[in-house]
Amino acid sequence: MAKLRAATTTRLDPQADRAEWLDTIIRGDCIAKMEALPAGSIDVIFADPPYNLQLGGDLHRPDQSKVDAVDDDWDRFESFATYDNFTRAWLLAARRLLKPNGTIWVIGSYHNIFRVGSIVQDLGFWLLNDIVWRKANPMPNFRGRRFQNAHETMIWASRDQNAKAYTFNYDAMKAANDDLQMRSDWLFPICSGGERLKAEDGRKAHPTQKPEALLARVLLSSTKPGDVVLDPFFGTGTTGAVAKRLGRHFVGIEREEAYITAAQARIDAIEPLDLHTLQTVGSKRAEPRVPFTSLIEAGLVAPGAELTDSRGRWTANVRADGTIAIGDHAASIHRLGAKVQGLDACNGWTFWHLRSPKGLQVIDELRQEIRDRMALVGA
Amino acid sequence: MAKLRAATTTRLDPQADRAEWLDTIIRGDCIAKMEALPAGSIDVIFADPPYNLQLGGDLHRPDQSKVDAVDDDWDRFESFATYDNFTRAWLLAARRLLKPNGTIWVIGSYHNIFRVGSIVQDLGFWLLNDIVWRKANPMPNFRGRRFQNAHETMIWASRDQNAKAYTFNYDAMKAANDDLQMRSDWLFPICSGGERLKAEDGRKAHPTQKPEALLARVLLSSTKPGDVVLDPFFGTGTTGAVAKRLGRHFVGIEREEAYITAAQARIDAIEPLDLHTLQTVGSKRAEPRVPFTSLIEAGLVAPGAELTDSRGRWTANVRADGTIAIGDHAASIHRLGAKVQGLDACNGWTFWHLRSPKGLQVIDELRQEIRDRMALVGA
DNA sequence: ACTAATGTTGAATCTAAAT
DNA sequence: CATTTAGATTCAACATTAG
Repeated sequence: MAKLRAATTTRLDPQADRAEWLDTIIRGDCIAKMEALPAGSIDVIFADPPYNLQLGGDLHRPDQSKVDAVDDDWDRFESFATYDNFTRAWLLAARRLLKPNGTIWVIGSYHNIFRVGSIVQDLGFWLLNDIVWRKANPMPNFRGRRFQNAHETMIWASRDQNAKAYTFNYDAMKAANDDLQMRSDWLFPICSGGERLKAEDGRKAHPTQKPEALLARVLLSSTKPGDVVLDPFFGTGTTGAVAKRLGRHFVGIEREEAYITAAQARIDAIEPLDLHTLQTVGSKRAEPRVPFTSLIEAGLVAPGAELTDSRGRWTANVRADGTIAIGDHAASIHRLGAKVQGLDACNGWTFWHLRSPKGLQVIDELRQEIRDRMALVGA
Repeated sequence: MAKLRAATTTRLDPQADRAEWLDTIIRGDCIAKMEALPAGSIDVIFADPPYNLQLGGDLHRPDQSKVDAVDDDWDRFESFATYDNFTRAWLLAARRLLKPNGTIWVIGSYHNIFRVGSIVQDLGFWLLNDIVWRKANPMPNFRGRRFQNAHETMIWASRDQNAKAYTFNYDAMKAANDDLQMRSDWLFPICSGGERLKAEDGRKAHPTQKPEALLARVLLSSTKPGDVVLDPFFGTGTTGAVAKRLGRHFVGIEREEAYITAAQARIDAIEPLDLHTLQTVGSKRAEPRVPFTSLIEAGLVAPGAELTDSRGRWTANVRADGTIAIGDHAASIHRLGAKVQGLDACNGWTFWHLRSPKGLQVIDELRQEIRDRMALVGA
């Protein structure tokens, strides 16, 4: 508490009370604790607030195992209005803490991000980008009633419309992206394996731990070494861990003692990188998956076109939805290839051919054509 | 106007006034014209509302009157409120038009999508997915002060939270995507080249023409052939062109005569795909139910026969009434399958097998045999 | 000590028809 | 309306166990 009392006044020299709260985790409600910190003292805020998931009953996988849902108390709100009020309050407190050229990041899903984004705009922040985190390994949709929810959204905003001198390390981002501008869609795996913190009972320490790679790109793009990064929903401290490793200062606010304990131990074990190493952080792209529909969409295969195998034993028709059919039996290129041969599996890409002026052309070549085009535009 | 007057009443037989407005472009303000169409007459709405918010000196109100440069808080708040009111009004009119199991798509960028999404939720729609359109060839960021804005966001929502029977062609999407669930991030090139409509002066006919491939996936995923698709911001008619090609009906609403002229010519030139090409892979849910007793009645399974699971761990006896039993415990194929495994649920069709000369045969194959016979006699 | 097979899990607004 | 029953539904990463 002594620490906090010192921080409640803004008249102190920022350097003088630095040691009081810098690189610490403050326990308590984030709104009250943010109000106790000096105005204009933070360079960048990263916030991962509750998503207000509004889950119904239990969900089971096809093998009947139960999905471990996020049903924690901190994610329960009575109504949209309640959630909006909460969001407005913490965003207002956060804005007060930002330096004039500070920026804020907020991550969310479709459950909450539209409300967050609207309130961010209403409070006078200025949107710079919305960033899509494409999950390399998202949870499937188990009931087949929607598209697989394979991404989350981050909002990046400056404190004011006229704040033009915010930090954006354009060249570092471009260099890290094969000398192409860093796009607004980022591909990262979810946090799992050794990176995922475990409680003593072996279960996950926090239900929604974010991957360090995501935070690393956030901080490398929008902060400079020595900057102060605040995370008002600190959880198990991914923001603090990455900030420390990258030579940035952090401040965390968290209510739950168990999360704080885990976060502190995690951060204590972090060894900061030397400045030289900080210069470069690469990103790799995997060979992109190309759905068969892309060939239709790109005009390389027309709906209604005929596909045959290499020896012309079977002929199938391409349908508008990207399936192919023999008679009334429609399936994917793989399933139908397996079906006609009486096999369990078949690589449709190498099995099916398209008649062209220069003879039969395996559709795998058309897929390569798509990949070449994608590589050209840096997708 | 005569057309519209007929459409203002909901008492008419839907078939009778179909020809009046179906597959036409209605000229006028979308809110007024939507209010003149019969309630509950639309299966799917695709909306590409104006994004032109906060674009420096080029800010326009929804009525297209120009707003002076935004340079203070009051003015900015005023413009958000204006946009919100407009958004609420057209979404309300749109919701009235939807059938109970209808769904709506709205596309936008970070300038407007958060406001749209919040209002969609506030009006009682239920979010199903947010879909990210990743642009294969987005415009670069010229000043190097932000990430390249490489995506747009679509919201997909049902009319009500409890509307569970909306159309989602899960199996077709999966088959078209290499037999993997279709994700929420879609990759398409922007509309350019030959697909991009040109005005007589050679310049683009519409500033934000969407690619047909994007609309094709939207309609193939969430509509059935013959469905009615409304686009209240029709522009140069991408929605109508794709709907016609895919055997769906369209209704377009558009204010600008120049756009309507271009759209009508474009749509007139579209040749619909034949029905065969439009058929999609069948979903299991849509197949007729077959009671287990039908297998006994058809002689495919004899009363007293033994069923086992694939690994022979459990054996049950078939009873004449269509239940199966282990000892004295008789139940349906599903209940008993769940019971022996200690689970809440089980698909008995894929769990139980019958011993046959060529080894174990899953009873789901026998069900397929019944379905094939039913199809033969047109049942 | 390897490889192969099997099991576990992740921010999830996750069914449909018959009674 | 609510309740019951049928029966449809998963991908990638990682960990663990079996061979």
